[in-house]
Amino acid sequence: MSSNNEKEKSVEHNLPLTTINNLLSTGNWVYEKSAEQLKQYALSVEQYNVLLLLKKLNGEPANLNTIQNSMTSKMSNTTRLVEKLRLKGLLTREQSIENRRKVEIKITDKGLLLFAQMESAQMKTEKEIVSKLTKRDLVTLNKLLNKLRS
Amino acid sequence: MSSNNEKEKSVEHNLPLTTINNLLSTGNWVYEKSAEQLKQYALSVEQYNVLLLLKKLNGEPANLNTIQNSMTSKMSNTTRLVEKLRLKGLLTREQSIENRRKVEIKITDKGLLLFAQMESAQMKTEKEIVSKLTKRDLVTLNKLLNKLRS
DNA sequence: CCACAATAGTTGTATATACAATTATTGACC
DNA sequence: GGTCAATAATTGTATATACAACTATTGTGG
Repeated sequence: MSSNNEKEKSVEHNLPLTTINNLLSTGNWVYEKSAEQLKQYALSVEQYNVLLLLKKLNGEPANLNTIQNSMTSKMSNTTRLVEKLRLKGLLTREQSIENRRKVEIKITDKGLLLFAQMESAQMKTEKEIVSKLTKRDLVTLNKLLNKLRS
Repeated sequence: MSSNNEKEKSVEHNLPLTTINNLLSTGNWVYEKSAEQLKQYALSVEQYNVLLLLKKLNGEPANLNTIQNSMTSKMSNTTRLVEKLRLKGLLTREQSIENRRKVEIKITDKGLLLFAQMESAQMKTEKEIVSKLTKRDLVTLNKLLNKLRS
């Protein structure tokens, strides 16, 4: 009949809040693990994701809008993000001929080379991050996360 | 068997990476929902969490270190976070008498009042965020998230 | 064809954050 | 007791981000 026990119990029983906090800190935890791994290549998580998208396009150019839609950050920041990658020589940015409001962004050979160098370490880190869960767990987790946001 | 392979290939089937991206975007999604709700009270998610911790302490003071440990942000930012809340009159900050390196941070009546005003809207938002999941889903989700970071 | 709305992206500004260096105080130990 | 390490918090700086205002270009209805 201790008030301490009651307090702890009532806190633990707020399932929505517990889940929200858990999602926030897990997201943060994953972000930090990823950021840590990318640090040695002087890339932020956001920069990495832009490059990954461009690489997936296989030489086809993307415009800013496409990049922005594949990310969480705002358009204004995507402009600056891309500019930073351009200064590093990892991508090119040209005004589109058909529609001069658009820009065409392509990954460079240097960008592709960087990816090739990162690949194995990157995959190792990805596996490590989820290493505590079984394949079955991962499938369940993804289902639940998708259901949450559906 | 071969058709299964084709199916797996057509969808992105890198389970670790898929899960990582899913965790990142879900964390972001939850953060934005929370931020949106708190905006009307001119509080950031981080500021809200500081106040919540202080309220839980029930008048007992916390020092910066305690607050920092309960959060993801760095010490240097916690200093400025607390200062902003102090300027709003939501908490007080005094040098500790026993150990003058420490500061004692307490929620004010104004802070408690704000919490009282926010409470029902806050709980409603929390429930809404997880509304797509059943109680059973939530329990499973929390277990998996805890296991991931264990 | 002209006015004006829509699209695509950029820039300004205030705020937020990370990281490192710094201040102030206390603890420890020879 | 004096030196030095450890603790607690703050400040400086560079970078990141959100939000709003802005430029440039293209599309469209009268």
